[in-house]
Amino acid sequence: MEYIDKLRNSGLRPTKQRLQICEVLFNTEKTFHFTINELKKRIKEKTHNKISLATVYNTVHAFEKKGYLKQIPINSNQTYFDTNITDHHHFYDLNDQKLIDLENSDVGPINIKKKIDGKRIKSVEVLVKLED
Amino acid sequence: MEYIDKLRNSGLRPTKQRLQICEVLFNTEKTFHFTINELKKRIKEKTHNKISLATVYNTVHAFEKKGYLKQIPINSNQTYFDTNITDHHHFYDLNDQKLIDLENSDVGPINIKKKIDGKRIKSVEVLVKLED
DNA sequence: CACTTATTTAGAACCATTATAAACTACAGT
DNA sequence: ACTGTAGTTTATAATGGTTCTAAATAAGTG
Ligand SMILES: [Mn+2]
Ligand SMILES: [Mn+2]
Ligand SMILES: [Zn+2]
Ligand SMILES: [Zn+2]
Repeated sequence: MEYIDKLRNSGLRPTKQRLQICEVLFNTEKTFHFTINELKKRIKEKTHNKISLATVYNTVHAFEKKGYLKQIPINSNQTYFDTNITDHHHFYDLNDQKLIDLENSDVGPINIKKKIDGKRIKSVEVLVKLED
Repeated sequence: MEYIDKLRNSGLRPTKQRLQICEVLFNTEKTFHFTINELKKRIKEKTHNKISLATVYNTVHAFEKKGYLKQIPINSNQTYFDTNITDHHHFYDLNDQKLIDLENSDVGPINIKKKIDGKRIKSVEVLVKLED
């Protein structure tokens, strides 16, 4: 019910597939980071239901456009998404290839002194690479 | 001569191809950001000599491993490299898809308060996204 | 129910990157 | 200078994540 409204209010039809993806993405205690393939696996595990790869891509991109998901800038052959859409930062563990959230309070204020004419700042993201 | 020593000291044989790539990458006033395909184009323009795509990839990865190039973490279908290997940060212009350097002094000190057991910080990189 | 439009889907296409393996080259040892 | 070996280059194929296509299905509207 909750997700039906969320989708309707976003101009997205509340299909069976989208509702199942909402359950996996948003019906959790903690936020998390994922790739498309990891999400596809989670969907199958949690819902015992196969959603086509194209639909997973379509839905994730639709949710990203609506602001329900964020992409994480990182060097990887796969795109990483985040269900934590608050302003925050990341550790990236180079050995385990795992992302860990860094709250704004863990980083302190960042004051960008340089200005570019005619452009405004949309986001400021910090990536802290870790190794053993 | 300069580059021959640089390569020899790194355990890389100073081949014709590697020396030409060194000229394009390092014999410039300013540092710059590039993708593999942009670099391949620059090589052909500057040296009037075709180097195979595989060699461009091989060489860029060899130079990255030796610390002569850095990869820039960014969400793009292509990998971006940087000839500026100092610690620094980036603006990313979402409209023009262009990278602009942000010196450390433009950002101020970043104090990461959170610690992860058994891991140490290898790098701290800030990405500031810009829009019109 | 009838109709329109959105969505899902399997599969193909795309394209950056990596792997392969044969030809070539640098270079150390003789 | 010749030889042998390991390193390098190269064209080309393979890989794999992502996007595209177009036909089938489902949702919303009256
Ligand atoms: Mn996207
Ligand atoms: Mn690399
Ligand atoms: Zn996060
Ligand atoms: Zn830079």
